[in-house]
Amino acid sequence: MAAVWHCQAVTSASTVGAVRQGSLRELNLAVVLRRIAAAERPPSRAGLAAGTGLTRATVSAVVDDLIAGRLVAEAEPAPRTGAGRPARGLVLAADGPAGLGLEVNVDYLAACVVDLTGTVRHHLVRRADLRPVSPTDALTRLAALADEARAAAVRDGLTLAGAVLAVPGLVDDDGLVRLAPNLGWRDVDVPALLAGHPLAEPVDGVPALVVENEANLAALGELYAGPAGPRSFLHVTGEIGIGAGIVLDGSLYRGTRGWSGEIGHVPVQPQGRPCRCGGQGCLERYAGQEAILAAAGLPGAELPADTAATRLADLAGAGDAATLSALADAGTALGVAVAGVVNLLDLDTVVLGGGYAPLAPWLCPPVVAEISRRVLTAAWSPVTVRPAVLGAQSAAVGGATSVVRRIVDRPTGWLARTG
Amino acid sequence: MAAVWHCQAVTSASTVGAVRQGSLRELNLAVVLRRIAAAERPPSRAGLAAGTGLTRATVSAVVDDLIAGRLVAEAEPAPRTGAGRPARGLVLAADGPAGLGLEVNVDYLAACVVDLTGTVRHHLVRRADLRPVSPTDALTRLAALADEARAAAVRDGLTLAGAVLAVPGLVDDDGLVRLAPNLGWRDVDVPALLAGHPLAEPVDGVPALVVENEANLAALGELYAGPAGPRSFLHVTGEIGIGAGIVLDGSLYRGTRGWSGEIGHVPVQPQGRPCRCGGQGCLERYAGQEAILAAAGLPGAELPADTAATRLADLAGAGDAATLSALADAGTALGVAVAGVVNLLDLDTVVLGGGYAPLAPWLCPPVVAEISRRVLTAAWSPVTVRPAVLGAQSAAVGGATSVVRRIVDRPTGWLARTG
DNA sequence: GCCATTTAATTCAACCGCTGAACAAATCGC
DNA sequence: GCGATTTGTTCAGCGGTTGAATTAAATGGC
Repeated sequence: MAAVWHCQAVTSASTVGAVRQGSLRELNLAVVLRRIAAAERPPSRAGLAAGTGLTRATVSAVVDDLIAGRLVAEAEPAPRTGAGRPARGLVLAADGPAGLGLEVNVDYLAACVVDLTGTVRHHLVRRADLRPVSPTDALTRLAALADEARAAAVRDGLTLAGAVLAVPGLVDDDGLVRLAPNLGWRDVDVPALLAGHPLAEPVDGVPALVVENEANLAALGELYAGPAGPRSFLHVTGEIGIGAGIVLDGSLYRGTRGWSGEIGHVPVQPQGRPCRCGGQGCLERYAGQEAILAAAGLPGAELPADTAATRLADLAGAGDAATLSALADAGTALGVAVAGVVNLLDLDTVVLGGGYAPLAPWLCPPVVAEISRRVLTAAWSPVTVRPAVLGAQSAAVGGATSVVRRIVDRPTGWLARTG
Repeated sequence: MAAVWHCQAVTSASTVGAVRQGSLRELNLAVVLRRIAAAERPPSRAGLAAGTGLTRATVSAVVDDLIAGRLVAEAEPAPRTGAGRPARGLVLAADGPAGLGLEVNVDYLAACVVDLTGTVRHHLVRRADLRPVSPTDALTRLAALADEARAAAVRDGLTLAGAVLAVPGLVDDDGLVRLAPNLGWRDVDVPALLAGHPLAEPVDGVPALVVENEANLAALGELYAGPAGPRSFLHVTGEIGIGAGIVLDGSLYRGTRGWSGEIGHVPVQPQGRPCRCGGQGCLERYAGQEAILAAAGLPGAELPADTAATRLADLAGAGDAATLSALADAGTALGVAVAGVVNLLDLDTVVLGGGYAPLAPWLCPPVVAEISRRVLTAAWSPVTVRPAVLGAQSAAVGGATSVVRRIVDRPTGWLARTG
């Protein structure tokens, strides 16, 4: 009764398209590149051959293609192993393609550049309250910031291979922001408003800019920052609203329309406080930033999100009773909602991100308590609740990283471009 | 800003293993076979070539292999199209491999045989209250039923390619039933108890029997019974407990340990009725069979699940006030829980299965009402709530079908066996 | 210091499976 | 019956992997 078979036995396999002659090389380029990206230390061609099951001859040929395409480079400090000819270590190229991550949020604009190795090469942030600013003006400012980031990347010899814009709201497949409540946006057509800017011009038929929900990208950032391999977790970001990014078996689950992760309106008190969504007792009314601040006796409805979180963390650290009680209540409400998700999706990890990250020392215990109480399977395998490793603006980093991860997953597009 | 890129842009690609020389043929066998399986009417070799992008020559060679392996047959009534040489239609072979689906439930044992085309060729059901029966005895009776089904399959010229056992409980990867509360099972090692029976003997290193949760298999059955192509839905089965199977992008999501779908203990009333799980106000206490029966003023705690459901449907159809009120309340509770799931996963369909299916006329309206009230995105794209198309014992059918679907998805294993 | 040993990477003929075009087969319309 | 049309097969050609032989570059024992 092998477990090996089980995990794939019952699930329907993914639909792979037709495999033509050239697909062979295409697939092996991806296999080898992914392996180089996932390796702990720079692997040798021989090691890759042993690991993938391909011949050393094939690996050599594939690696030659990758080096010619500036995706891979040979590491100088060759790893010594003992006798024999020393291996030449292979690493992802740090001077090849890079991803541009952008973010529009309530109180800041951000742009960052991430190279193929996942290193954040540049990170620009402009603080400003964008609620009173029109979408057009906000995007104009964002475009200027993007130009700055692009210039910095070019100075480093990097080539931008794509851009992703993080928005705190519901985004359509064509880049239309349906609704971003905390930003005051409704039906904002980002590509149209950016018309004329290089960001909006497709390259080789591929859109240069992808617009995506902030919580999804933050979860992706967390996925990439963690260890390689398939993992499943829920990434909860607490700002003014509460969003969740869902990673299942190592890939982001976006939902049928990309609108997954709306956890803020899970009812935690069906007969409870009315919510602006029309429902009652929604999580947001108990664990949202405003609710926590109010319960802690702080005014700060106008506080920037991260300021509010640090303020609360300071107070809690100092032992302020009202704050501690507010955080305990918020944690319990969050725990009720998260326990439902864990029961439903059988996750082994919950990550607290965004404004929750600095508050994790006080939020984790009640969340864990609710999970232990409500999750039947927690008795057999514990659920880890931990703060996010990425700090603020993790969505921009996640978006930028997704661009380069896409190249690692399907290098052919990039290789075709540079001939 | 093409939508095409978007849907895969941000998600991490699936990990494909190394692609060796022979993998090309292996992959194309799967591509062509899947295409034949998914086609509305028997496709021709030329049509397959046009659809897959492969050459007619390649398709011919691949189809020859498939016919030699008894997976595909030529359909007699050649589909006429007009001028030109008539095409020879290709269909899945009805006399090749078949899957055996088994089910142990509270009040029946079931076994069914499904051939490659998805047709249920045999379906045996033994009604009996299995709660007082020991796991050993239950599995012995099941083995006898399986032998009967196998004999019937052999008489039809079918070859059983695998078996799946559906159990209403939590199953480990190695076939250990951790907990099946309504059956009274705890830590039942199914493979060990079946030792000696052909079911427990691995063939070619692949386990002959896979044990899986009933709700997951019912959802798979619903997936296979519906139209082809990736779909995402939640399949809720209401029996004594409430389980859910989650299908995302056309494949079953099993969770990190295969324990996904525990929706029965989502809190719908946090300060509400205590539950045997230790929590409070769980869905099961409001929309479970016992709760509905009690609210309708019926005694029948000992009623078999399907009997109870039909009884309730009869009463509701006759206009019994208590029953209508009980169903409305249960529907509302179910709607609260389901709305949370739809918000979280952005699903476009919810299927009511098991005991809920006959009650759908009365349950759907309150469920839809709660979804409209609580799902923000429902304004842009409606959520369909509908009863399951498969009737009772859908888990056994789903399990049996998963065996043959696996062959369609990866035909190489089967082809290697028959030389 | 020299040489056997060991491991890494490359080269090259052989081979597998897809490609594209030419060809044979079978039916319809006139 | 004959051309038009579409299906299916055959076959030389080719891209890409395979496996063995070869070269490259280090370590370690004497």
